Amino acid sequence: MGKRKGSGRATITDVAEHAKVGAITVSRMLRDPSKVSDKLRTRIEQSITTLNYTPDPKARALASGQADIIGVLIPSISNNVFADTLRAIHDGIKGTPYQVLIGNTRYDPQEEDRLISLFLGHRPAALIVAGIDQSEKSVNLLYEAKIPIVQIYETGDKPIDMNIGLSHIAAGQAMTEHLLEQSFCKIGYLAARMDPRMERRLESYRSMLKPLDLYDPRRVILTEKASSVNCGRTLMRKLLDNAPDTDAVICANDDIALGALFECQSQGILVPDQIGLIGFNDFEMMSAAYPSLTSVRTNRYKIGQLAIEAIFQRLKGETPEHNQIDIGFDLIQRDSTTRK
Amino acid sequence: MGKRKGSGRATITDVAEHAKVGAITVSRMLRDPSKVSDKLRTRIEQSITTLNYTPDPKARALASGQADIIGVLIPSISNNVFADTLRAIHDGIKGTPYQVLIGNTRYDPQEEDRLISLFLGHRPAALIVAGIDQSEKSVNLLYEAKIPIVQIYETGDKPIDMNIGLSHIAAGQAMTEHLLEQSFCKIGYLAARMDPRMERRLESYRSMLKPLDLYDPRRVILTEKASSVNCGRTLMRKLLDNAPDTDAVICANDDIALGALFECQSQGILVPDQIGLIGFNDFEMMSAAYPSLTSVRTNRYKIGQLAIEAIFQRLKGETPEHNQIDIGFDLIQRDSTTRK
DNA sequence: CTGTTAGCGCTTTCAA
DNA sequence: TTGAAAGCGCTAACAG
Repeated sequence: MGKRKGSGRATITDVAEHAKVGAITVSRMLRDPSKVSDKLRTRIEQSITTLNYTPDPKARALASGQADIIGVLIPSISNNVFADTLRAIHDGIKGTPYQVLIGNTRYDPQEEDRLISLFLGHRPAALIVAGIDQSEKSVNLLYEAKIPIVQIYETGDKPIDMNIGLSHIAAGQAMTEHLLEQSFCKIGYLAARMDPRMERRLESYRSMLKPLDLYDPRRVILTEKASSVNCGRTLMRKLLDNAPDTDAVICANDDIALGALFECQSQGILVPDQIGLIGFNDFEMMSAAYPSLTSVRTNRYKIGQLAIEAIFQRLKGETPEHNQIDIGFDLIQRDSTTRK
Repeated sequence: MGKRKGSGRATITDVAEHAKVGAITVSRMLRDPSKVSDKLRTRIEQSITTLNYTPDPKARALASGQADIIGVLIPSISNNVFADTLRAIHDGIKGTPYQVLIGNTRYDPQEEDRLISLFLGHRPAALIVAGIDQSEKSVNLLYEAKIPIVQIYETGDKPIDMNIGLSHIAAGQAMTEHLLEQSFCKIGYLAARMDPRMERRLESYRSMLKPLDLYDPRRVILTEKASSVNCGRTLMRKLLDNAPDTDAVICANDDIALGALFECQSQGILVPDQIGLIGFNDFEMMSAAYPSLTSVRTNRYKIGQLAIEAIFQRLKGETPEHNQIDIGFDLIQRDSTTRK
């Protein structure tokens, strides 16, 4: 017979014995104090503090079949876009028994597959995944898991379960349209390592300019490198070399836009008089820059917030009104695209 | 009698029955395939794939008493300082069975206490906490947990267990010294919501300037608001109102330094000719800015990396050579403090 | 409102 | 090398 050592810490049974009640009564009190009489409740509370008892979440999860873990799969941890959403998710679960388990797919579809099956092994209460481009294999696994799944950042045709984001195709159009409206017409595009959402914005730009005969491949500068402000400077320099007559630039994100601005400053090029600049995401710094930088505001915090809300609704057994939410975006016009 | 439904997914027993072996044999194979004969191994492997079995980590953790969770407590998720460390930690555990559980203390000592006891309830394999200012209650809990604990970002006198970081007192001195060496003498200080490390850098600045009779409280502008680039602009504006003769500014971090630069640009103040600027952390954008911004490079990724390495050593039963590592810092001089 | 019993899925111990 | 039994800490189910 297998005598085991145990963790050394107080267990629910220890508390029960100390308080001279059944273990289940302690369990009940922990989850819903109103289900236990006042007398026992105070006795149990005392035993808990004297024994310094803390419940073991994994034992609870195993017994109840309900894990208190919400998995989140994102392509990057240090990118502010995802960090803002993570913050919202953490804010949303504050005060609940849930814990967030973060997986970093590093923009790698294979790693995404691996993490999805790894995470499902934890039997999480729900899963949040970035984007809508999961592999067929993963999509099947997610279906079968029969837990709330939220795909975020981008809206798509067929959500696995729920979907909260925005149309990056529409965003790409809005950016291009804005520049055209401001009478820019030699419009370039700078982008670093692409994720599917960036690709779709770029595609929008192309398909808007081509019919107008304004598309010029010389003005599109791409790199495989990770996005950064320095990268923005380099890309801008290349663009100015390639096509010095460019009069406006769409940047795949705000870091690149900031770098582009610095490059213009260092070359004595006036923004917006000589070159208009627009970024994407509207990080806080965009409004502080001088000149202030136009960008497309994407409410990344709200995406996380709505995702958690939807999950909690489903966890409570309710069905959210919509299984897909397009939170839209706002093009915030600032000095960098406003010609006097 | 209590018939339970179960999770619906394949269990180790299902696999065992399917392969006509004992459950423990499956368990052994999963953890160390060499302990099982080739014949049974292939049979079990087949059963696993046909049943689509994935082990349940919490059942394993419960039975073995060893959790595969590493807890990380940081004050903010969206701040790049912490995000870089998180990335290192995630990189470090890649390929291991460990999972990272992140707790967001929101710069709140009470929340830190709450999360420490909550996390210890999970019986994590190890815990990483930011800073060295945990409450006495928490310090005791961490001691008693008898797991590897790493305090990061700052070096202190008495590590609870292990400690990896740098001296922010020394960093504050280095920043002040640098400006003095560059013949700045009317040196201001801008800081947003303070954490203990910022406070210590500020204290260093004060205690260096006072004996030289260069300290002027008019030049110290603080705010309770969260740090941001816009905040940097506001603080800089106030400083210029308060003490227009200021000739250099230490910024509590890089965001504020960037904001200060933009404010100078908007007021037509030349950096570094009229005002020198130095930041802290050396985010990537500092080198891209125009003029490039001097900053103190703190290797936040390395902190996370070393923390995870130390933890794995301890988990393997080894004792790391040092229980405290000062990774130091580098003051990177750039144009913003280099007078021609 | 409270307790008894069985069992969640896995691993340890002991035995073959 | 393999397996049977026991139990990790908790809770669902069924009683009282």
